[in-house]
Amino acid sequence: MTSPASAPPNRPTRPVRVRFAPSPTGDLHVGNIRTALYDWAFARHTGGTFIFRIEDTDRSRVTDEYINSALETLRWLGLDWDEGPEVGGPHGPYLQSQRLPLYEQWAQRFLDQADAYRCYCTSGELEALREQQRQAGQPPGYNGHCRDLTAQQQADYQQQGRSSVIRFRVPDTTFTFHDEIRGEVSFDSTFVPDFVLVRADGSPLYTLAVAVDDVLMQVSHVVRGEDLLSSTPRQLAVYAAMGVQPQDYPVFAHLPFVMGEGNAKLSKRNGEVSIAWYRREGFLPEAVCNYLALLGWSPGGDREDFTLVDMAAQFTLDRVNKNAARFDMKKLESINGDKIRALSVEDFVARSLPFVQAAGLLSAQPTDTEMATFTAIAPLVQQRVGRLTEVAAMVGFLFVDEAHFSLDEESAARLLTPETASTMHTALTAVQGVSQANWTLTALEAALRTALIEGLGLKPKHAFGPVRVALTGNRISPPLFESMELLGRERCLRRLEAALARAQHPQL
RNA sequence: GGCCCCGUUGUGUAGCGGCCUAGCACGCUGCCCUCUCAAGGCAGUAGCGCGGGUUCGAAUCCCGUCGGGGCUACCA
Repeated sequence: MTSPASAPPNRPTRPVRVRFAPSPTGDLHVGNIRTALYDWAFARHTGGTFIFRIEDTDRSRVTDEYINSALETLRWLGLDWDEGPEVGGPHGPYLQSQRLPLYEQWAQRFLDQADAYRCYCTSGELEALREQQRQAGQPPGYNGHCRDLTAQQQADYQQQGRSSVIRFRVPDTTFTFHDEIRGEVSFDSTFVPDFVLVRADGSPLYTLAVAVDDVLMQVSHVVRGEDLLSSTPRQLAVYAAMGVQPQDYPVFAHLPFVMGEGNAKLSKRNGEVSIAWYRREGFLPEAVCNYLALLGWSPGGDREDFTLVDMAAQFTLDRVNKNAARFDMKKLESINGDKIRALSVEDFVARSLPFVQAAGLLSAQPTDTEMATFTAIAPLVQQRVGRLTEVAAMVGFLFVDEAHFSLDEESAARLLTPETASTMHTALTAVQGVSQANWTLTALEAALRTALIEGLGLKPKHAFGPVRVALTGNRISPPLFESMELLGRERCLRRLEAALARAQHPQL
């Protein structure tokens, strides 16, 4: 591990504390997770603290179910947090909905300091204002109508029954900050209108809660999505009002977007967004992490295959890309296949078993025989799948009982025809000639080669194709002779007989 | 509209003034291997958005332009 290269220059070093602070209004999606991954990697690389905070100030949109799902998703990926829900920490609670008194307190202080004021404008009035500004080509935003109301005016508004929000009084300056990824960024206050801190119902808004919590939790680095870039000046203004010295502000780093195909936003339609979906679809967490790590960051050079530990060792913010990245399912699948192949057989069996069970091929408590069969076929399918969900289809022929064994119609129609009937007949006879005692893949291969290739003069491809369909039900399957050995003599003979009948009378 | 951000093959990236007739990976195409499918091996395909500068020299620096995106909420 190198020195904390990402510590900003001219800034006294302080403990690195990074937070991942999603607002779970749905299942965590690809963009969220990549942010979490980078936050985590940055914390681990610097030996800092990774804080997990839930931004649930908008209680109409955030549910407990989504919060739990977020925790589960991070756990699944292997991103452990040092402070946050379930593990606690010195600056808790870590759910903003449980920190309301803190926000109230600060809002009141801002009011007292005249850094904020009560605004009595109605939403209708504000909408009209925006419309007017837009038509006049003016910068949109609150015009400061209630900025300097007298006590009498306030009383009058209250008399009228108007409710009020608490609005921040943005000072007239230029907000400049150093973004670790983008460099110097600045916004003139002309374009940072007075913003709302507290709703009419007294609940805090993101603008208040995020700044208060980052200060109170002593967050040193805010690494978050680019969509929040233009809200940064508001956070800076609040820090100042809180009495924080500029050198103590968190360092910002805004991550580029993750987009779907073309320039569309990532959505259900193109590229699935919910991480829960990837889990269900048979993606390995290490593949998801590896792929997402590459989507906007690179360790430099040509290396692409790494673990979370490798990533933590090499991750620095200065190597994060500025431009938005498109999500590529094909690449993810390729990496997933690599990760699957890299698994030990035992691990592969353990991870794919649930998918085989979900397909109804094995029960919740498979017998020893079933497990032995599955374990034996496992290494053969392991190198043939890109997703764990594909395993079931490849091993199904071994676990389905004879009454339910069926052929893939397209394969049968192509390979079990009157033209191949003689091949089937010869194959059946050859297999019948292999005794139970001699039932091994080498004996089977020898018998079939002798009969079909030497005997009938067929090319291997044409010789074994029909046999494969007869036994596995499909043109695509694990290697034939290994499959036969595992299937067993009885079932092989029965399936061969059935296939022969089918070849002779396709219309049946 | 205004403000802000971004711009290397189809996609993700390497590159941080000469090592670039632009490397790697995925994808795609072909070939090899081969009992199918994968895996593996080999080869091919396609890119510095555009225009000006600066420089002996620019993918790399500057300006402009075009294009894309974000924000512009009592969402985050």
